[in-house]
Amino acid sequence: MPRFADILLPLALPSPLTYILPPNLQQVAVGQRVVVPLGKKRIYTGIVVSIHDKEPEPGLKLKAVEAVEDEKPLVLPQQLSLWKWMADYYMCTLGEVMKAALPSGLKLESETVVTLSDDADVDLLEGTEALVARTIGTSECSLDQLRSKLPRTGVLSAVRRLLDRRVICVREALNRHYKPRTETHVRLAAEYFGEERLNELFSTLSRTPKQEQLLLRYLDLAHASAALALHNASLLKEVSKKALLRAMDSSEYALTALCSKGILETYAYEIGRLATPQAIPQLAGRPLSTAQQRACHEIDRILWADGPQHRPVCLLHGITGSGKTEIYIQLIRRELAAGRQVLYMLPEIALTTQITTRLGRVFGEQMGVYHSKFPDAERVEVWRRQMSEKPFALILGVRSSLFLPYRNLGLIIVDEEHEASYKQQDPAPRYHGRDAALVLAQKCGARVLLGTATPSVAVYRRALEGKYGLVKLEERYGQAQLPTVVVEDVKELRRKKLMKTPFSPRLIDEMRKALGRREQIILFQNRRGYAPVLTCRTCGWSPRCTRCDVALTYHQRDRKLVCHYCGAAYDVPTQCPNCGDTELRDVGYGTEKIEEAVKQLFPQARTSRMDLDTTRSRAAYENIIEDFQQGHTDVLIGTQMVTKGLDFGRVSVVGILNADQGLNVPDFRAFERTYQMLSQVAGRAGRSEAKGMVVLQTQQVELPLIRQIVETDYEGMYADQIEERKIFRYPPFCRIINIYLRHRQDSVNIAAAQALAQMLRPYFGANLLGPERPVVGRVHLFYIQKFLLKVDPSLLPSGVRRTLTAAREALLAIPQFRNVMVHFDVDPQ
DNA sequence: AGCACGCCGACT
DNA sequence: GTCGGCGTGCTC
Repeated sequence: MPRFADILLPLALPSPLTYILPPNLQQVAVGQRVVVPLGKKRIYTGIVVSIHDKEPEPGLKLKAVEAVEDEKPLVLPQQLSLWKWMADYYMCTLGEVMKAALPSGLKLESETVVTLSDDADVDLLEGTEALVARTIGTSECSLDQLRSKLPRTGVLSAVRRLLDRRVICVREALNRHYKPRTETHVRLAAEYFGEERLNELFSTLSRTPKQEQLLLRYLDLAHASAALALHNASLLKEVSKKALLRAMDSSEYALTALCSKGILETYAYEIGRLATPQAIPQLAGRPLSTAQQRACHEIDRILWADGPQHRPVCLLHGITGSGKTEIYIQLIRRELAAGRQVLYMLPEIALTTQITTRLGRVFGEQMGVYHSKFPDAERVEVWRRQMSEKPFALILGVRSSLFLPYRNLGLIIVDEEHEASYKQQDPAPRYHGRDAALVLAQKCGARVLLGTATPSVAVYRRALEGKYGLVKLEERYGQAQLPTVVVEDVKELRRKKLMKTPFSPRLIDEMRKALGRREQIILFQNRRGYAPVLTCRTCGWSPRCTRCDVALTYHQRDRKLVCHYCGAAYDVPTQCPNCGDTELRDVGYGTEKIEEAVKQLFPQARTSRMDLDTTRSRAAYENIIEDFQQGHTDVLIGTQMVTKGLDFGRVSVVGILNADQGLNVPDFRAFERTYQMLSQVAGRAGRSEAKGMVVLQTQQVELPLIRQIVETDYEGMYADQIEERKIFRYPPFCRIINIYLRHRQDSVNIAAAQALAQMLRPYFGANLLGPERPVVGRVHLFYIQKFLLKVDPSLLPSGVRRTLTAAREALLAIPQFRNVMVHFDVDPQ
């Protein structure tokens, strides 16, 4: 009876491909990795997603599975289930999810490798052919390597000619680039194992004291006496060459001599790449405050106890500096003690050495760290370790760590739940780390703790509705107090000509005092978005869309104000409708300019800048943080980056230079974002005994949001926002799906967008906004058109997705539109 | 995503 | 004449 296997490949194919399962491979299980051919010559490793007897469509020539790659499955059933949910919900292919889920070291593809024939005479060759042959040399070489080593044309044709003349051979081979890391170890040659043999040996070594000493030292390190006593060579401990030589404090010569005599031998011993932190119990944390204990207890009751309060998901709403991490540590401890695994998720930017060191001290070797910036080989090792008998009980990781295999997941902590960076932008799958974590937890029967000082409106609503448990922590830990926030009216100061720098006199004064006390300062300049936004110089008014209640973006090219949500275009007003001033201009202070201004005012201050430009590499980012923490920097100037949960003890002044800037972006979440960002940055001040000071500069003192930030009035902000979103029908009162079309020709793209609009309009009516050209209208030579779809909660999500995919298919079936690329972004951030 | 197949410019 | 450019379509 023929059996088939559906194999998932890490490609954007519409579905897994069916292969014949040859008789000798009938034992394979779902989740296992197999080697399959694809197309004319390629070879891939794919994942078995089902095994069945269904005859394929007639006329389809099936290929056979070539081999099984690992002994045991690499992927667990609940992982496949999560992948399927993700592909379905975020409207992408399963292959795209697989691509994101597996570290590349586990996704093997073939590459063409060339070798010289045995009888090849390289000396007879000339020109490029000779060059190619010499580059290949004695071992094999992949075609890609060859091309990169010889950056000149004609390499491929030379290869072809050499192949015709049988000078070289080619074959397809899987690129097993992952190599386990090894260390040179030393052991006693087998024939000398035994007390008598050793005694004989030592008698011959009496005249070479160095060698004698070295051998003694080796036997000591290997615990040889115990092994000898039991006549069991396998009891010998591993001894690394490095450790042996270090113990001897001598040169390698004696070792080389012993090895050449065949007494000792060296061999490659496989070691892991993963750093194992040492648990330091005495440094493992501060005692919990009463408030923290109470919060812990409440979370415990909500997540684990039976009863009316029980919820599988809980929101921990704790103000900045309230010590959420200590609560997490407490909960993790309990989960680990109960024998369950914990995933602690953080936004990429917040996963710093600061937090890994802190948790490493507590959990030591039970903890694994998973970061997309780590080398791929390390990620492969973490994955393998999680599938082994002794997996990490705690994973500290970024968004992608939810793809790791968990056999026994009990709790997921999503820290800084409100962070928009939890949403993957490009490429597919465009998934939200927090939302996917909620689904993963459901599949594993695990609990979820969402933690933040500034919950996202969507999550807070679910908590208020009783769908999630809600625990509050409203006081700072220890002696620390919330900082005093002083609002500076930039509008007024400008009028009085007191704003000669980007800093108000009060801020300059506070900075001077802080520098005098050798305290630190953070200056926050938010520079979101590229397109300049128009603002009235006098009153701070910005033009907004009448239908969408979002700020309009000024388009220099066509001199129009455009709403990026509905596509409406407005003429630029010649004067401010609010105060009549004729000067409308964009506000233009970047972090660099700010740093310059600081240096002019305080030439002696040591400044440092933290933004995308200065933190390209992970090391640069860590260095800036480290320098600031060590007190090598007095003033840190940065963008959003400085808001991400960093814990600096000596910061006494925080300056928010332009609180309004974030409000003028074309986004219905602008107020929510600004509240979150400013509260977080304000929270960096006064984290130890000394009370901190925040100077908040704004042009809109009268804005309720400003008062809400000053008073830490999250509820007030939430109430305002939820009211507005209800009126304008934005999430959480609907779901949003963005639709993007891309094509090389603008006219074709626009026509395709019109056609798609015609297909979808009957279903969605006015809830389909667009098409319009987005801010960045052309990327990589492709023109872009965009729709925004407001999905009414009464609609069945699966039905909506089916309608959308059907419309895409219908569009691509029209000959002139078959090359238009259409993708969906579900729940865009 | 590759990689083949297929149709047009710039070299011997 | 051919070598090679990249547009388009398929991969069980």
